[in-house]
Amino acid sequence: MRISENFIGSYPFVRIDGVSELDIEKIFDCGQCFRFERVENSKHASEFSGVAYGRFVSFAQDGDTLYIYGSDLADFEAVWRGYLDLDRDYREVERDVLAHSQNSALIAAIEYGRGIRILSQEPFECVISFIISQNNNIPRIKKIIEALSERCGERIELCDEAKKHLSGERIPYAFPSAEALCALGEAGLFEMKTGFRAKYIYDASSRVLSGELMLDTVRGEDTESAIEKLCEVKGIGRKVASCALLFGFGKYDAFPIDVWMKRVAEKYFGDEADTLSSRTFGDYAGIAQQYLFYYERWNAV
DNA sequence: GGGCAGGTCTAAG
DNA sequence: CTTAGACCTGCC
Repeated sequence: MRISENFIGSYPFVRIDGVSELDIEKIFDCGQCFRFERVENSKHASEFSGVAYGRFVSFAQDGDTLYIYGSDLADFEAVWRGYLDLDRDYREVERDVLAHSQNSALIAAIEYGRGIRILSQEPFECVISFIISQNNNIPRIKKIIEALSERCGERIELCDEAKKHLSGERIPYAFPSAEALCALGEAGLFEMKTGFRAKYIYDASSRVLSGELMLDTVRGEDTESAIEKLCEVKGIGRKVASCALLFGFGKYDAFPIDVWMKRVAEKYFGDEADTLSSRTFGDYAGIAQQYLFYYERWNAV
């Protein structure tokens, strides 16, 4: 990777040449993250912009060159390098997973999904987002998260150059803090069309706010006890906990089992989904899950 | 219009 | 301990 910092006027962007196993279409299309949208009229082959870590950012890609608009070098090192998991060798991840299972569907899924990376998202946002995801579809999940952010997240000011990378006209807002979501109250959250999840979001937010649930402590625990800790929250079960841990806490062995994974288990492994896990796929079981999910969801009939 | 969407809770057996 | 139903809402 060759990294350089550039400016359009005072608007910064970072250019990275020689990225491998990185495809932003797959990364933002595989259902791990809900706050990025394709930028139409981009001058690049593909471009996605959105909000993470309180910043508005746009990722664009032409072949093995990646552009990060709205980021200077310091921001890249502090946030985006980790966010995109750039220091992990995904060829090595593939080898590790395949060392545990040579299942033919897994091999096909890895081939099909190559370029997917697990984004390192903000823990609290992840917890709330995947609570919202339950018994729900992606367009509405996105809509609810956007509405919550607009309602009580911090507004992000954009210069004219940054506005060129917006996907719509909407002004971006940071994801709300636990305090802000709590302040809405259960009734306020319900008004935001969260439905029966309102009480779950409220419970999670108030536990975080009160310190009863300390997310940075959860990060330090092993995956199984972290799952148990998160499951104390009303409305968080193993699936939501595993997603949050995989996408927000760097727990790559967390293996979310959803309806798709149940189908995968039956179709290709002739097995029950809950026997598929880190024992089957190793320390990167969660990434294997993501390949399989993406494969089944978008490719398989 | 009922069914469905990357689940979880609750109440019954 | 296991398992149906119910659950908000929006889009087909």
